[in-house]
Amino acid sequence: MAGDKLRIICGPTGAGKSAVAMELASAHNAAILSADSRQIYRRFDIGTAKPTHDERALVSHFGIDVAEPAERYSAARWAVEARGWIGDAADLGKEPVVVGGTGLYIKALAEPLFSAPQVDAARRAQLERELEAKSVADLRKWCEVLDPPRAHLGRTQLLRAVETALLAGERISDLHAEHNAARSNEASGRIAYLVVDRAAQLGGRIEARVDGMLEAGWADEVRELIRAVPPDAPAWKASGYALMREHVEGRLDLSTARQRVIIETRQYAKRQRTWFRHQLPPAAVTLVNPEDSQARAVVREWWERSE
RNA sequence: GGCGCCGUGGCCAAGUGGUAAGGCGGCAGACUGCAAAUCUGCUAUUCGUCAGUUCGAUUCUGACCGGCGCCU
Repeated sequence: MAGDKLRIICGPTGAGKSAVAMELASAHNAAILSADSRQIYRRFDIGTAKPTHDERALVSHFGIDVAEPAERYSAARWAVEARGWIGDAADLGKEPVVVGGTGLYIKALAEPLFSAPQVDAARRAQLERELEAKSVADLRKWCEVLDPPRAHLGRTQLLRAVETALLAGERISDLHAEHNAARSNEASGRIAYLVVDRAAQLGGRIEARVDGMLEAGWADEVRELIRAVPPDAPAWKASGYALMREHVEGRLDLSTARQRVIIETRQYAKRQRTWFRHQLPPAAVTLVNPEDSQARAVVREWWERSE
């Protein structure tokens, strides 16, 4: 195996990443390492578009079904485990290809996160409980004094900045700066990204994808999950599941649910495109549109270039 | 045919005689341990059409067009 470069295939949902990856993996005896924050969870199968049993029999997959639906997962944990899976793939004599749409996970693997200060778990849980009731506006005000550079971000980030400042007495923005300075002379460019996208065709593909899930028995899966998984489990955050729950529980008719799931998925895909457009090092990115007649050649060239 | 109600951006929808709330959708963006998450910005020179009253109308009057309801 090549060893030097790590290949990462990413892009918005519905672009056809896995088809590209499957073809590549079977042609080059590679293993697929899923970078997908929802396929992590067991039992949430249909709505997260996990690879089929046939696909998994054909190509080894890592990173799927590795957590219980109620577990809180994280980019940091994924990055650690992903390094393990890369080793596992090597043990099988296979090259790893990372494939997925969770930008932050990919980034955590490519550019390791700063090491977070250890804080007392009990104090943290206590603080979290207090902060939970606060509005975004309030959290923002706090953050403005505790860690100003982070104050423009969303609730999740605000919470973390405030917690770190209060519990560890450090600003995340400072920690980032130190971390970046420390690894500035590290060799970069060991990663080759293939961003799979198909612009205008994405909307139609997402619609078909949702219809496929519905036909595959998504509603039944959700009915079963409602029985077995607590309603606040993180796994429920996968797009469409909350809507499907409303439908299964009789609060939303099927056609409205379908329509809204499609919209939700489209909005997610849009956020992903923004991420991949701006958060990856441009020099390391190759863009393909599978719709394009040159697509095959581009993909092959991308693979060979990173050998 | 008569009577009544209604006609505001892609959709839903508030509103006032003084120059158009909000929501949805859409677009753009942010993003370093919950990321299929979370958050930010933008998105009607214009209120069915025409005419009238008025300093000024989307808001008042009339006609017409369109929709809905009821009656004959």
